[in-house]
Amino acid sequence: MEDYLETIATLKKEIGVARVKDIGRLLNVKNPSVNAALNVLSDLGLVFHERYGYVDLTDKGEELAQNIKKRHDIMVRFLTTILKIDPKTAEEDACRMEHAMSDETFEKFTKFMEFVETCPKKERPIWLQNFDFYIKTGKRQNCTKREDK
Amino acid sequence: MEDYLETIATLKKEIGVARVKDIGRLLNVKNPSVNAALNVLSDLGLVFHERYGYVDLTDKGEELAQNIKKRHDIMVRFLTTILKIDPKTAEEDACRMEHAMSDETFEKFTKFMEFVETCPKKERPIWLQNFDFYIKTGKRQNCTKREDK
DNA sequence: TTTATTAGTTAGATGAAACTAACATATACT
DNA sequence: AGTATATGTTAGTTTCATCTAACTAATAAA
Repeated sequence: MEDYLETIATLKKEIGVARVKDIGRLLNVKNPSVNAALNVLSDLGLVFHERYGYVDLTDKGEELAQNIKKRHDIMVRFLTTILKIDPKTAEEDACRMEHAMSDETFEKFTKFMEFVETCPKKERPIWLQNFDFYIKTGKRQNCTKREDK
Repeated sequence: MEDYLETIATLKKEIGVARVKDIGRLLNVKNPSVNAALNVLSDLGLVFHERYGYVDLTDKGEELAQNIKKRHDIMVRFLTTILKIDPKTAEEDACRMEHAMSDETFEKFTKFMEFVETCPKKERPIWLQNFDFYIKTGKRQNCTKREDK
């Protein structure tokens, strides 16, 4: 159900409206599956859908959808920028992992990416460059003593 | 199914044998569900199970189970040591996230934790201590220039 | 304005994974 | 050995998300 909400939000943002057909296309399910899902979401007060009309999100649904999109986004960013996972795989993994995260974990992941992305030194923090090196060579650089705290 | 394999491996390790009852207890399902799962896993050549006997893993099943346990373990370690998620939540999240990770992501997570845990400087790398500080205060320490690479 | 095409809906089927209730076996106790 | 209790199994049901096929409504074209 989270996937449906997320897709509806995406479609509204991308092409202005959410149609049954497009929701199904993006989620790789057929129209009747979309319909069934919309009935459930409608009962839950998350979407507004009248017969043969476009699909819309209620305030509550919009809020939930945005939350899920944020989870998705943070996982993609983490996987691509920290772990250097290729974008396609990162996207797929994020799609699955986004549903498995507790609120607490989501918050912390967000903080973590904030911490990395606002690094004042240079674009990519030193320690991450060291990690890149470790991935590439299996060895550490900068292993001599240093006194910075 | 991955959960069943993982649980069987855990039981064998912890108490020596895997019984239907104990598998069910750990996974919060009833005996008949365990039985049905064992039939499937048996057909897939992942477990060995004869009527009224203990459950055992085939070599293939053992390998898969260990792989899943490694995913679980790496996620718990990441969540607790990097993000400082409380152990209970970390455990729950790991249980769900472990199934959502691609091989590639698993490998990189593993490298990442290796990189962090073998830090030669002190127990906890400086940058992680900086992250801890950022979490606690919302501010960065060490924001002045420094020349170490 | 009639008809063709496209999109949406409904009804009914399937498969997966769980359940309960009833039955079977094994083990441990007397 | 005989029986009670635990555990394991089978049969049959439920729920859920998907599907296909058939039908309906909206739209665009002739």
